[in-house]
Order: sequence, then structure tokens, then C-alpha cells
Amino acid sequence: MDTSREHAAPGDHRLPPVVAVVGPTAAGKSALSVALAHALGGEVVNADSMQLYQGMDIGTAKLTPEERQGVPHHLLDIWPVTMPASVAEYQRLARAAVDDIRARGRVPLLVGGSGLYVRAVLDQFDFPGTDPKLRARLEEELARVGPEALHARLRAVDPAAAAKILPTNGRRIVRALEVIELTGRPFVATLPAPRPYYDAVQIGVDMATDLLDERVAVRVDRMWQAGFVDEVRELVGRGLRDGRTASRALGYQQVLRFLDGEWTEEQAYRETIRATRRFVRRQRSWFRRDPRIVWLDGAADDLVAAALRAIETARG
RNA sequence: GGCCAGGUAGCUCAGUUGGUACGAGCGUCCGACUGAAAAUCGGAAGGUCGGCGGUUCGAUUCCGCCCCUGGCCA
Repeated sequence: MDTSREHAAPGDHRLPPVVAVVGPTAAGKSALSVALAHALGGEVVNADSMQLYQGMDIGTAKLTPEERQGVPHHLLDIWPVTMPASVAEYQRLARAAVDDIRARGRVPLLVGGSGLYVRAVLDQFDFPGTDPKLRARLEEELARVGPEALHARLRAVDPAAAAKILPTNGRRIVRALEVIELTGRPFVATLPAPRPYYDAVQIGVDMATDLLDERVAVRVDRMWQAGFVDEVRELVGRGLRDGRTASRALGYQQVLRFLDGEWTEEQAYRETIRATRRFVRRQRSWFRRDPRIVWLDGAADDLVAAALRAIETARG
């Protein structure tokens, strides 16, 4: 073993590169990553915001221990459903996991469809702080006066940010005001050009829309057959409804409405498919902007070989 | 065969008392995105208003015939 590794910096070329597997949901990222882990001597680091939650298994299509085929998976089941997600916290944990894997001479495989999470790990990305009390105050205000009024205030203190954030987007307005009040500095409302933090290869897995849409439908159907509704019921007992983030996850959100009597089960089922397909579109529009991603057809028979070739090419 | 209802955007439907369809939701396409991102939000493209003929300066709106769909009655 090369002992010099423990002194190496994150971007050091003596360390194995980070291999990221990204793309829309249901395109085959998880299966590919297990195969790549075997081929490269790798370990998976989850980059799926919802698989971070304990007990959210069926609805997030989390690989079962058997399906992981002995490949170590990091950052699955780390948060109770009651905990609000935090990209910044995830960034710390994921980088620690990546560094640890590399230090052991193994290849970290960052796998997931949460675009912001992936970038937070792979690129230089500093999140300004947060303050629960301040946030709560601003959110209460948002509910009371509406987004336009808050946007007017944002325009007064940070015209540049206000110009970039639409007056209808309450969520982003609140965060901008929070950051400004907390740091006394303007809010960066535009995503900066990516500056790599790690030496990484990004493999994008996608496929023809009609095919992927069909796979989404099949996946949701299997979820239901596997007892998804019971999973949600069980999580309600663990406080899912109080989970700011977890309760809004695809499928969970819809089943909760069914359990509340607002929707029929059939509606929840159909809406889950519909919402998931829309999510696929949003994921694509996020990942599409990153020209570094090497796209592969998830439906191709030689997907694994193609991925290995792409990784080899990028390394050389 | 008769009666009734209906045929308007890809889908489900509004609407026009004759004067260039303020159409809506969904879908589709595109975009934004720095501590909830499976979230939050924005934009665009789509219509010979079933067909043919008539009345009219002008018809998706009126008249006639025809076609299609659903229901009821024989």
C-alpha cells in the first residue's frame, strides 16, 4: 500500500478519481454502480436526497442489502424521517465518506439523482449558514404577507438577487433574505460556473423518454405490490408527517393524501407516476447544463462496458 | 329505425345572443435553481371550433344534409 496517500489533498492525482453516476430516476444508476464497484474496486456513496432517510426503502427504490451484492454503500439510512434535509450537512458527510474511501485506495462511486447534492460534493460549493429561528420568522412572514411583499424587501436590500429571483418564488426569496441577514452580504442567486473540488468522472445514465416513462410506471406498480402504502403508514408512526423534507418525497407525499382521505388510492398511484415523470424532466434540465457529464444509454446491453470505457478515457 | 345529448388545443372540458378563440387544467417542450432540491418557481409551442353545402358583407356560432360518440326507446 502506498502510505503517501494519507497526506494527499482532495484533488491529488495519486488518489483514485471519484466516479459519479448521475441522471434521471429509474434509468438504471443503482444497478450500474454495483457493477462498476465490482469492476473498479469501488464503494458507493449515496447522492439521493431521499435515500438518506431511514425506513424510506420501497418508495425511494433503495437497493436491498442483497441487491448491493457485498458492495459497501455509504450514506443510506442516516436520518430519521423527522429530520429536515440539509445539503450543507450532506456535503460534509459525503466528502468525509469519499475521502475515507480514497484513503483506503478504493474508488468512490457517487451515485444519485439529486443534482444539487452531487454538485455540492464534486465542485467547490460553499453554503452560507442558516438559522432556524430566523428562517421560521421569515417563513411565517411569507405566509402572512405573501411572496410579492417579501420580494419587494429583497429588492430594497439586494437588487441583484431580487432581479434573479422571481417574485412568485417564496421559497428562494426567504432563503435569500435569510442569508443576507445572517452574513450581511448579498445573496448569490446565480449558480457559479463549476470549479472542481475532486478529480472526477461523471457518467450520466438516461434513455429514450417513452422507454423511461414506461419504466417509471412499472417501478411505481412494483412499489405498490411490494407494500409501499404500508411502508408509508409505518413511517407516519415514526413522525413522517412532521418531516419537512421526507413528507414531500415523491410517492410518500401522494400516499399521505390518500391516507388523509383527500385522494383515493388509485389517485395516489396515478399521481405518483405523473409526478415522477415530471421529476425526470426536471432532473434532466439540471444535469443537462453540466457539459462534463458523459451520457450513456441506460437501455444499452453494453452499458457497463461503455461506462468502464468512458471512465478509462476520462482518466487517460 | 326513432328520440335525446355531444363532437372546440395531444387529453378532459369552458366559451362565443353571427364580427380576427383573453380559453382553463393536464400533457409536451424549454428554462431558473448555493443549507427543504423527489423541493420551489418561470416561459413557450399547440386549434381548418366533426364534414359538405346554404343564408349572410361576414359563420365555430343560424339552416339543411352527412359522418362519428354516448344514452334512451323500438
